Amino acid sequence: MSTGTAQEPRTTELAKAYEHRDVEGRWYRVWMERGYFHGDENDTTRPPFSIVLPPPNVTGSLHLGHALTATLQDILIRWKKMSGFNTLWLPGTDHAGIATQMVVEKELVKTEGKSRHDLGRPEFLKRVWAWKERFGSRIGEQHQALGASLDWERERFTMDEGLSRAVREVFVTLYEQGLIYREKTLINWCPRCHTALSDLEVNHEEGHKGELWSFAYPLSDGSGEVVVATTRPETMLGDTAVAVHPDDERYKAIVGKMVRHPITGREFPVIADSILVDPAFGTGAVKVTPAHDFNDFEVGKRHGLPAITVIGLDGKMNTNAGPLVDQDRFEARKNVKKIIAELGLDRESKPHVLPLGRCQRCETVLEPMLSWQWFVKIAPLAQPAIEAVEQGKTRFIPEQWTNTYMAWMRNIHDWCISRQLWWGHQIPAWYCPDGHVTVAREAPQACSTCGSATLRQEEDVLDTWFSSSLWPFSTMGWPEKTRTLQTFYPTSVMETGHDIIFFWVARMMMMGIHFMGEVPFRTVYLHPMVRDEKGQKMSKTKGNVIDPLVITEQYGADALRFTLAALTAQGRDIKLAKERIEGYRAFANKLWNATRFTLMNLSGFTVGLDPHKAARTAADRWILARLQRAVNETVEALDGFHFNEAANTVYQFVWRELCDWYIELSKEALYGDDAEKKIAAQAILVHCLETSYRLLHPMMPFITEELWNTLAAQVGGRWGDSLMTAAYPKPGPVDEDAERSFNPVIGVIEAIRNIRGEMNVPFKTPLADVEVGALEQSAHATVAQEKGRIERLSNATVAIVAAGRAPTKRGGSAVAVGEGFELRVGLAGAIDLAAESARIDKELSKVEQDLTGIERKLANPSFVERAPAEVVEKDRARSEELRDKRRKLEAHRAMLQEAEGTMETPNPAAETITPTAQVAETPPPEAPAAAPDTGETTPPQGEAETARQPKARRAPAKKAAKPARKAAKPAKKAPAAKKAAKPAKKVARKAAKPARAAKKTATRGAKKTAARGAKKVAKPAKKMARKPARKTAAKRGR
RNA sequence: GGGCGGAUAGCUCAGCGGUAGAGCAUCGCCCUUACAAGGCGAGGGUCGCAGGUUCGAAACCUGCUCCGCCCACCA
Repeated sequence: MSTGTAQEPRTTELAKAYEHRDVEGRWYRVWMERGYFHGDENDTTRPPFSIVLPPPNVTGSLHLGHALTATLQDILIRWKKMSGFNTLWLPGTDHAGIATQMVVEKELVKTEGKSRHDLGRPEFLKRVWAWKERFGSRIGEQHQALGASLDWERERFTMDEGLSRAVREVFVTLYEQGLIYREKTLINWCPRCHTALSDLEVNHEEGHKGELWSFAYPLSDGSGEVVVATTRPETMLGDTAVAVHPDDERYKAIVGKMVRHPITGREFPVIADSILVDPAFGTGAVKVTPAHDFNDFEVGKRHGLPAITVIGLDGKMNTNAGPLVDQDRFEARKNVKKIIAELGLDRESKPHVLPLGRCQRCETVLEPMLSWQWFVKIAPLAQPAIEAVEQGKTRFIPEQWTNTYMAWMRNIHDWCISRQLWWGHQIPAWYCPDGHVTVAREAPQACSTCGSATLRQEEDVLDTWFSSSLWPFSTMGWPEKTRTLQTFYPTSVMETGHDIIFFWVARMMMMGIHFMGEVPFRTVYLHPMVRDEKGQKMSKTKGNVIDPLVITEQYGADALRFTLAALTAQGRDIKLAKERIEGYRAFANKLWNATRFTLMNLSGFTVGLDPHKAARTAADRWILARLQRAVNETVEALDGFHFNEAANTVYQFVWRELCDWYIELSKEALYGDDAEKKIAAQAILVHCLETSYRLLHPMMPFITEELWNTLAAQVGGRWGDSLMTAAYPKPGPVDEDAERSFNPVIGVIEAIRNIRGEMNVPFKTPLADVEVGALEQSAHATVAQEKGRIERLSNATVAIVAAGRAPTKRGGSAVAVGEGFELRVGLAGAIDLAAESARIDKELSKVEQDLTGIERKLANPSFVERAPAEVVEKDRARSEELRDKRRKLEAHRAMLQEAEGTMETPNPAAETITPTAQVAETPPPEAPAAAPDTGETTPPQGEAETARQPKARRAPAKKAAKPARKAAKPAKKAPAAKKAAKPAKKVARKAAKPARAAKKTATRGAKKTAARGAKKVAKPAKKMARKPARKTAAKRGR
């Protein structure tokens, strides 16, 4: 963290590399001091946009899942704020009942060797509060390090006074409405945590390998026995019936008879129950233990059977278990089997796979336990919550979660809300000595039934999720009718992990609708889980938790945030690898250096110049168009919660287009004498950067704020107080013509670079003889205009032939045929005919391949008939283009073959090739090596042969080896039906460089533009078709 | 037992009817005065398997195989 005091940012020259430690940390305080984080409940001019932060456990510390939550929400909040919304992002923490209590208990044992019982409830609670005070602030610090623009003035805690009041209000109201009741019934009990749990807190272990053990109950009348099976033998001590199916002929005779318990001696009946018993399973007879099995409990109710509890709350057998009293339930299991075996009543044992309920927190096998508990009657609350989603009042993103939510809501059981813990909201119910219950908002003076003044408050506390379920409105001051509620409820977005859709989201829906009469949020965006590199969920128990602060310190908060955003695609979990973060840290550095470059080239900068009006060159107009497209796509992506697309769009623009292309292109103007072009380039650079900062700010708040201010100061003016309050770039029409018309320039530069690479001519060696031709009128004009830039970026001297004319044919040249141009690079003596031959061949085979596919399609009458006209038209044009390209390439190849032929027998015709004089004049660095080559032996026949020629040419051996290696491949592929048609040789050489290069750079604009001719017509159509749909969908929800 | 995801380049993942993409890794060439946390170029894919729909399928449908997750009171 920096100690800087940056009220005013530095305006000195930027450091050579971006150091996040020097920048982050300064800005957060500035933002906070200026009150930017505050949501204004009295603002009626701007539309509200609110999010409540899912409250982390107060004693916990943030992991990467939290960092993701904070990042995505901050992106939304900052974006909306910049887009003119009155934003509120409300922070807080959760008391996390059982989790916190256990942490403190453990600590207590460790440090003082005491249990909570040793301290007593009041003292223990004091300790928990102290713990909370000590560690609670950690969460805040972590969020601040991440740059989260949370409104700290409104920070809440689920057990603070206001929220506790809300909890009591809700409890009492629901009680009064008959929606909360107390009942002695079977619940899931954790013998270790010593508390009841809700259904959701039960983890079902799948496929637990258990045992199905059967034994016989002797009939009391001595007429025989009935064999039953169980996976939990110890529960037989609490059996109060044996059930059979009423239609089961085998047992008809014994229904109504009594059996005698072989251990306790109790007698109980054989009953008939068609719901419980599946005659096909096991023996068709079932032992019934109403006090320890959910099914049996129902049977007990149906048949009026007694429920005998044999296992105590601590998991040990109680006095009802006769001889097994005080034994642990698992020990008792063994002993019951032993005793029964000794009695000769055991019958069978076989392995049995069964689901096993375990405590979510401590993994202990749960015990169904009969006890008094408080419940929320859920059906009346669930129904409206179902309807709200059906009616689209709240929608889920990704949509698939709607089903999950619905399925759960429709099968929901009553919610057990009482917990036998100390840490939490103590249930506002009081008992008088007569056992009457008084439920009240504040401690009552007397029993509401009998008036007794002797009252004892219910000791149980509420499930921690009870208070969380009120979070969207309790944090805004409910039950008071506050301005905050009025302005910011319902919240705009609930953004959280899908793991708590039931625990939290569903319950907030129910409570919000019930108490506010309105859904708590319009959109639920459920983000993926962050997993470790192995794909495992990060959890404290697994020990694979990564502290975001460690990452932040190492790579910077911006890098972490951007990485998380870039990886947040809908529908898949995030496996976070360090390399990814490193990559995006490099991106931050790139942005830094792009700014640094600009700052170094601002002399003569003209303040107030409109970049669009100033634009002088095709390159200028191109980058401005690309910028606008990036803006459009980013906004659209954010609008649809496609964080990865937003991140990637900006990344591609800044790095690939602005830095790799425009900055390089702009050097021509910046270093040149044309003042007009120079100030235009400066204005455009500044404009692109400034816009990029704004685009990027929600994702990378620190570095963008720093650079924005630095650049503003350097260009002689302030753009505003802070980037945080600047306006987000607005979508608008894209100058597609500007995008398109620049493509030949990019194509030409890439083609030259490609030839350099393939021919092994280093960049520093100038190419003196480059000709560009076959340009149509408009392309010709552009290329001519951009000649200087082309030359700079390819380090070549370029001649442009008249529009429509091909470059002159000349030997000793490499040739590239791109979309809309043809290029010849004279390599003088440096030409490696074998390499060039191979290169052309490779290209030709690619053309051939593409052509074959397209022609086959076009030859198919049903395609021509049934495919959309534009698709057919596109393919026709493409086909034409490919044929043209093939023609040109073949011509070039013929020439190469001729040249190679001449090598075999040097003849006068060789003069048409590079004159030797030229070789002498402009020898590329390695050219001399080529000279002795001439007149070698071995007459190559075709170019393939040539390629394989191992002759010791100047061309390194590997070059020759390459095609050979590739040639091996087709053998593998040949079987593939689709490709079988082509000559194997051609299949082998697939890569067509210019095509590839053009595709790559033609940059996304070109792709998306319905360009003339064969260019990307289809793709844009697809994209357009998809995106607007998404957009409207997104809008509907608001 | 129900349900939901996933399977695409060596790795991590986008794309989800119309010419297979990114980042990282790999290979080659460059310390070109913004950036070596860099630049330029290249290689690399029967888009899990089998059927089907379609003029056209990585994408849609059916089945299957493997992963992962959620829900579930069959003794």
